[in-house]
Amino acid sequence: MDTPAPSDLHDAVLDWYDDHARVLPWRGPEASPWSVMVSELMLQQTPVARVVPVHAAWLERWPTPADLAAAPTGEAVRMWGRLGYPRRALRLHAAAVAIVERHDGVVPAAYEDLLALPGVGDYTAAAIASFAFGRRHVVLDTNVRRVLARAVSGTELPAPAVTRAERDVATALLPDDPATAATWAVATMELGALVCAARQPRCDACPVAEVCAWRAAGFPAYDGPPRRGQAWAGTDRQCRGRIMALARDAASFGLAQVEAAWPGTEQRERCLDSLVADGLLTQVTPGRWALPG
DNA sequence: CAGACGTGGCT
DNA sequence: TAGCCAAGTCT
Repeated sequence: MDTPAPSDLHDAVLDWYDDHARVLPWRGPEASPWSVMVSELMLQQTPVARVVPVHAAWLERWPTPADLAAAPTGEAVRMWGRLGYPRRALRLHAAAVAIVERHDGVVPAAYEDLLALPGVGDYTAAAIASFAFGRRHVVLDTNVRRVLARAVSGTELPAPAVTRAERDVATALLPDDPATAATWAVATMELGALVCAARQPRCDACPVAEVCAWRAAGFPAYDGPPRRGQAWAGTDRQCRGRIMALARDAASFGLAQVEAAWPGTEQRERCLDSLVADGLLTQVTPGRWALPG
């Protein structure tokens, strides 16, 4: 192993975070675990800037899991707005119901309990346990993966999927003290988001530039397996997005509107069916749909 | 494990 | 401008 001295890396990142952390609504001692949880679901594949206003409105309307659990799923989908991947709104609602049923309405602190909630995978469970409860967990998101790939492994980008070796590196670097580990987790994420960016890394402003393996190796370009982009134009996802926009913007909508929004009959019907099957829409009358009441 | 799943901003 | 990318999860 040719890893940098842990203490140097940790001190540099933690000191940098102390000075450069963004002030966000779900950070700080006043943020409730529910606020943290809501932010984490919203932040899955979605930029911070777009989450901030929706998160504020969401917490204002549903201050506790029980408040959300008591609301119709369609209202959650409408409040989700244009954050994307609206099934996350459904999952957050289902998670709120589960929290009421299984945890007396209190967001659980244990990783295993969190992982059992809808919409909460490995990353999100570790993030909530760490950020909301100060537990010690490896929080491996795309930012942390990129920071470790560069600083420790000397590669520009991590592999398409998390590898065993990658998790081992992250585990070895996790501070022993829970509170410090939790700060280390946010700090490495923040470094990846603000400095060690995917496209244009700001190495001139990086606190770990001196010990960065990627920099030491001369910034070799990514040479791993091809990272496939997601098709968009003409896909069911685009079609579903058009239909969901209709649903959000009115109490209900009819077939004529869907036809205007999407020309292809076969695909239009398939998407309508799948949205209903997903619980994102309900058919109120023949040829008329709405968000689920 | 590969593929589905929204949306919009930036280069 | 056409991609690429953003705090992933589920099947």
